[in-house]
Amino acid sequence: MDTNKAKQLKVMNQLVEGHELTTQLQQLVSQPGSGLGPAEDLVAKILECFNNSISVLDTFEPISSSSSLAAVEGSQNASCDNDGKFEDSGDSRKRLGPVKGKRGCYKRKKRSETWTKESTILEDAFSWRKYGQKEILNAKFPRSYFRCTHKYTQGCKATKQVQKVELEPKMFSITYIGKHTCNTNAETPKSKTCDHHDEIFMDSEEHKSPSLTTSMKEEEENHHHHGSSTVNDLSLVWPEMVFEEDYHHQAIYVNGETSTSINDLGSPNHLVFGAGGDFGFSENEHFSIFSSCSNLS
DNA sequence: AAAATTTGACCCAA
DNA sequence: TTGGGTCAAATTTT
Repeated sequence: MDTNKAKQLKVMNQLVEGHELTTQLQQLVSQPGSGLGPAEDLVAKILECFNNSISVLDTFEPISSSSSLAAVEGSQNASCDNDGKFEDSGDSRKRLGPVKGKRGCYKRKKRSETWTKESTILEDAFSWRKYGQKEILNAKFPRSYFRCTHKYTQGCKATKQVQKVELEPKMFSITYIGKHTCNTNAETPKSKTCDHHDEIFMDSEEHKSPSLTTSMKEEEENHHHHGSSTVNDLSLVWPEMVFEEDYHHQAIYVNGETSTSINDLGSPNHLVFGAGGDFGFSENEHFSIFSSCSNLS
């Protein structure tokens, strides 16, 4: 009935979507090695346009945008004060005594930009470290939690959540929360193409049962497979995943992932999606990427 | 030995 | 109280 409102909402949604997409583009463009310096400025301007438009609309009527841009209130940065480092107070905090001191200092409220995309590709230009996995109610697949590898070295607050899409098991829903503040000048080492093959994984429709991961792990060992490190990446998100068939797609760089994406998948068992950020700091990390590559050849 | 992952406990918001 | 996000000890991998 309220056509005006409906239209307004539509416009808003479109703007928000445009904003999201632009943000994604910005991330891509800002990746080193892309040689898209001037494009960055343009993207920044486009983003500003969206921002302005949105804010104008917003002042008219605070539409409770149901969009995914809904700046998530809440957040990490909670490491309670300290730069995120755990100061071993004497002994490590055992879980036995409820050591009520440290835990729980993190607040889940703050606003940080989030956006979601679906892709068959898990890696991106950043290096992530998995810090958790959860079974989600009514979801067939668990959700994995990652934080920027440089959270502690550079205080980068970016995190992402990855979950397999039920209807499209080959697809992953990847939600990015917060922007990277770390140095991500990692020029993607294109020369180092780890030539591994396709992504292989099978959608184990396994009914989840407790202790599933463990048993699956064993099963995986039985399969006795080496070679594709991609599998390792995937199994990071879905440990129960066992690969058997070759998956032939590969070129679906959703949302224009960098052309190097697939190849970069050659990470070892680590969670180093893509060529991790700038190597200004932890060289070990990208070193491991390469070493894995050479191992393959 | 160091770094990364696994996984159940812990915490907070709804 | 419950679901989901995070922590951190134990374990695995490099």
